[in-house]
Amino acid sequence: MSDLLERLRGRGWRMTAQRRVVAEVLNGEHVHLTADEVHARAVTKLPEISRATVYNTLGELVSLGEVLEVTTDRRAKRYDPNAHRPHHHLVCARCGAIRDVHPMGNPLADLPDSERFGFTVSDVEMTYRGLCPECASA
Amino acid sequence: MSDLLERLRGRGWRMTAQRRVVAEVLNGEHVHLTADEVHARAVTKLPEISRATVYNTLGELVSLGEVLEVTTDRRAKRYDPNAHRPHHHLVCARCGAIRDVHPMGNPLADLPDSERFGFTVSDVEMTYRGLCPECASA
DNA sequence: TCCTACAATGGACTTCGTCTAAGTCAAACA
DNA sequence: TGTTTGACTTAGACGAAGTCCATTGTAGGA
Repeated sequence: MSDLLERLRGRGWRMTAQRRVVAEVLNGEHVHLTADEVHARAVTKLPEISRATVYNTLGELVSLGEVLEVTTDRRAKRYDPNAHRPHHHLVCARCGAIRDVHPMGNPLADLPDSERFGFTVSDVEMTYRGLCPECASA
Repeated sequence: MSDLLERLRGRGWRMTAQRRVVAEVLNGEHVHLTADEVHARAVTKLPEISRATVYNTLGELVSLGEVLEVTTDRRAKRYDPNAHRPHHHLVCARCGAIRDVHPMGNPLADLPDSERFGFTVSDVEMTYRGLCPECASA
C-alpha cells in the first residue's frame, strides 16, 4: 500500500495524516468497507479525523482511479481498493458478504447491436447473487 | 395492465383507488420511474394520494413479483414493470437514460467453480454503461 | 521561518425512504 | 341494502447516508 502513497504523492497529492490513514485502512483483498466503517477504523489510528474528511478522501481516491465504488444493495456505498485488476462481485443475499470474482467470457460482446439503442457502450458491471456457505447451511 | 389488476385481485389484494392509480402509472416498455415520479403522476389522477401509500404499494408490487426494483445509481430506486421477461439494463452515464436489454450468453455459466467461494449462486444482474446517442453527440 | 493555497473540521442541510398513530373505507356478511 | 371490521391510507416525524459550507489548520515551497 505504500506504492499507493507513493503514486499519490507523485500525482501532487498533498500528504496529510488523515489521507495516509484512510489509504492504510483500505488495504487488502476482498476489502469492501462502507465510508462509516472506514471512518470507524481510521478513528482508532487518528481519533480526531472527521466523517467529512473520510468522504472527501474516498471521493478523491475514486476519481484518481485508485479505489472503486461498489453498490451491491441500497445501503451505503462500499469502497474497493482492488481497482487495478478488473473484476465483478458475488454477494450473499442474506448476510451481505462480498467476494471479488473474475467470470470468463466477454459480456460486452454479448450485447448485440440491436440491443444497444445507439448507445456507445463502454463498460459492464455484474453482480452475482446467492448464499454464502455459512448462510446456505443455516 | 388490466391483466395486472386482475391478477392482483385474484391474489386477494383489496382494490383501492390508490393502488389502481399506481398500477396504471407503471405501464409500458422501458419505464423506470422513481417512487417520487410515480407519486407525481399518481397525484394528477388522484390528488390526495400520499407518498407513503406510493411506497407501500410499490413495495407490495415488488414482493408479489409484478414489478422490479432497479438501482443504477446512488439516487432513488427505480421501478420497472417489465418483470415478466428477464432482462438487464443499459444506462447512459451522463443523462441517466435507461433501456432494457437482453444480452446473449449465460453469465451464470461463465463463473467457474473456483470463483464461487462455496456460494450457491442463483442470479446475476448486469448493468451496461455508456453514452446514449444524444449525449455522445453533444 | 513565514506564507498561502489547499485540506480538515463539524454541524447544518438534503435526499430518499421507513415508521407510527389515527382516521377511512372495501368488501364480507347479515 | 346496511353494518361491521380489519386492512388501507394519511401526514408528519424520524432515520440513514451523504453533501455543503464557513471556519480553522497545515504541508510544503520561497
